[in-house]
Amino acid sequence: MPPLTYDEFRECVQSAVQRFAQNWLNPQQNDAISAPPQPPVFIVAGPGTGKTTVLALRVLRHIFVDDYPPNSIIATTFTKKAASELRSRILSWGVATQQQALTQAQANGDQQTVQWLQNVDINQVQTGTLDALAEEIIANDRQPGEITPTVIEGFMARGLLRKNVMFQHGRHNSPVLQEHLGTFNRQFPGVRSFSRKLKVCHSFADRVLHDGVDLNAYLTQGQGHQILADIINDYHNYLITHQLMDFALLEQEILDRLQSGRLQTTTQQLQALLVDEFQDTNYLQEQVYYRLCQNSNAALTVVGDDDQSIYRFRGATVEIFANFANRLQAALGVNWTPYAVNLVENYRSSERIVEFFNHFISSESTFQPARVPNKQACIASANWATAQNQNIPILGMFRTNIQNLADDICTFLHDIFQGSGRTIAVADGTQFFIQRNPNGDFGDAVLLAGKVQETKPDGQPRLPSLIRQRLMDDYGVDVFNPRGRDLAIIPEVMQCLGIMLECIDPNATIQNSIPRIRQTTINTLNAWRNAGIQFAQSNPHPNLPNANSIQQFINNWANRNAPNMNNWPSEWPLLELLFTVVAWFPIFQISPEGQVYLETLARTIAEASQVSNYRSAILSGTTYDDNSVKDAIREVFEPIAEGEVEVDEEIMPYVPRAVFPIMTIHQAKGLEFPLVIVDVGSDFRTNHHTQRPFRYPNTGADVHLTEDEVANFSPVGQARQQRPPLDRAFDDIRRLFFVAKSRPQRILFLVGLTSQLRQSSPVPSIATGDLRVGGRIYQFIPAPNWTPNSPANTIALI
DNA sequence: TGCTTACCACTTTTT
DNA sequence: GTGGTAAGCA
Repeated sequence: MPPLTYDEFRECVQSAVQRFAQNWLNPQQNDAISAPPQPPVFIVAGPGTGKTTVLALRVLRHIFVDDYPPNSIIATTFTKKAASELRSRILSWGVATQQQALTQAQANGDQQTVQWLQNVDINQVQTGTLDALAEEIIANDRQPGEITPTVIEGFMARGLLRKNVMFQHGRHNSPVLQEHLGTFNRQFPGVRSFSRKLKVCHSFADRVLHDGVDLNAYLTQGQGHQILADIINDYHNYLITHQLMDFALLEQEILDRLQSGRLQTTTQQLQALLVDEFQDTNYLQEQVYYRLCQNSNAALTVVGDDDQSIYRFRGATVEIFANFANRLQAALGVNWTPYAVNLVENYRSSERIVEFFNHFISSESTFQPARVPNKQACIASANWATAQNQNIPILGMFRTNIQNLADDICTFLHDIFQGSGRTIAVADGTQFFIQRNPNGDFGDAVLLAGKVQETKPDGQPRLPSLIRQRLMDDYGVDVFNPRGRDLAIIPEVMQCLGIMLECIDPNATIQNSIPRIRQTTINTLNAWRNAGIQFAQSNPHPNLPNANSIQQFINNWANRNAPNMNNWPSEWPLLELLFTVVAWFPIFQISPEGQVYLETLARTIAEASQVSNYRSAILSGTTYDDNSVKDAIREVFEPIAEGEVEVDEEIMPYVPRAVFPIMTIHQAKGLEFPLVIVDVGSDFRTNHHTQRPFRYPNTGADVHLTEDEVANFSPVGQARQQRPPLDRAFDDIRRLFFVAKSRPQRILFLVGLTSQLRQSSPVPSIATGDLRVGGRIYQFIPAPNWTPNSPANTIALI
């Protein structure tokens, strides 16, 4: 006897959760949740169709209707952000539902159900990215005497590959290897430089595991193949023998253990597995999921949207999603037909926006074979239409140069969020008035772009940089774009690191004794030192309660002299030094970007301490003093100086509403904003061939060539090769901008340069609406008073 | 319109 | 380092 019937469960949720009180789910959503645990449920969910809602409720259904203990349920998502979103919904709705059910059972005097409900701990549902869960599962699976490997991230992994693998047997300058890598890495700068070669080899190592490549077969193909395979094998062996794993190895380890019948603590209790963003699953992950089910008989639910598959570079294989039914049967050897559900009702966007992104994804005829068969278009929710929202047209702003574009975007934002609103006149005479929500602020808007770097390689500013300047200078508004600038050139970061360097190694004595450190790195370190010294000379106000001046602080460090202590400590953690120095920089506490930078510095030190001989501490009074400083410079300062450390803004639980966010389309996946500005080509001044890969390719990119390189040795190779590399290159751009264009709730605003709109030979660009054959799918209709450089807007209508 | 030549602008995206 | 675009000229 189940604790609740499905109908009772549904009534409880409706009574407990305000948003479901009046509107229960639409029939398709309801189907997806009411479907019994078997057969597996396959949910194809377009943008804004409530897939997180469905996933969260299906988890709760498993608990309350199927009587699965919460800790027997695993729900994985693709990003940490999505994981925390899913978790918070499961918890808040779950606890409320539990309370409601409890109240009812008590009123009915149903003691058995009361007791059952009291024992349910929703908090034990396991949610997270597959990698995060994998780490936990492995840690829990530890056998006596076994060491749990440490998971390392990008720059650390590349460092090990460089030091311990690439320099062996002259691989770093092997012409054979170079030539071989060049066959599938054609794009500039190819594989000429060593750092580039290193990146290519590292991503190939991931590729090998993600695609399940048979290296032994691959290496027989030629001399270059052999060297590359040796590198990959050596790299993986190095990690394994040193109890280290990168993400790919971690997933491989999970699969290996599942295949050998281990991980029984997990598989014995597992009853339900729910996978979000299944379209971005790679082959290795797919095998992990199927194995988990096979070893546990768990109920499987997968959710995704092939049109939003944008992680090919991570091995994502959309065919895994599209062919779910067949692949599942083949893998599990059962004759299941999954229960398929299509979610098409879009609750996010205005009718016009839904129409627009539907058109964008469905009007390219050569793209249709890449989609799930009979893919259904989204339909704007009827709720939206009755809510008296303005159906604002898609807006476009195109200018002859990026400075004007940035200026006019900022004026537009200012009018809406700081002024009294903005009237948009459309060619047919109608007018629309745009103003902020009653409590609206810049955080209601976002700029989405393929990349958010603020400067080009030659130092010229890109759109985000000009917007940052203009918003700050004219309107006093901060931008949140922590990934836009290299950590090594943020003034406060430079000053802070410079002071730290002067503390641990005054006058760069030790730094200069480090062998084989690159001259550019030394220059950067010295630039930091100068910045730090200058900052100290400006005699900034000390924020420390009992602090001396910063100058004195540096001097004390330089002499290893502690006025308030008897002795200078024999071991001073670098992390502690960082947090002391930071007190002179309010930006690291006040500004959201500053907080991210600080967190990134701290993380770099913490990670380095895992591999450093001195655990990122500065020793004093030992024969290893200098070595500990050397180690710190090599493991912490050098990677930052070389731009290898990437900021991770995940640590920001929320971005303050008064700042204007700029983010990559990848980061925006799963998010929604009232106003979304999409950069469809602020870089595309001319029809330059080197920009084609980002707007209108004429050949497959490196990632597509790499897929083909291993296709014959990978179980997913054939499936991908259904479409040639060029088709896949086009598909990727279309999907990326489909994601971007489906983010807004009310206003979609495309921005770019007039070169894309001009009469004669406009710069071709998928994002701007070009088709592979037959011109452009949108008409850009100028507003009545539009001139290329006027602050008025062109209006893009379908 | 056709030819020549100078000058670009590229090395994303993330667990 | 490349190789195509766009401008300039006839």
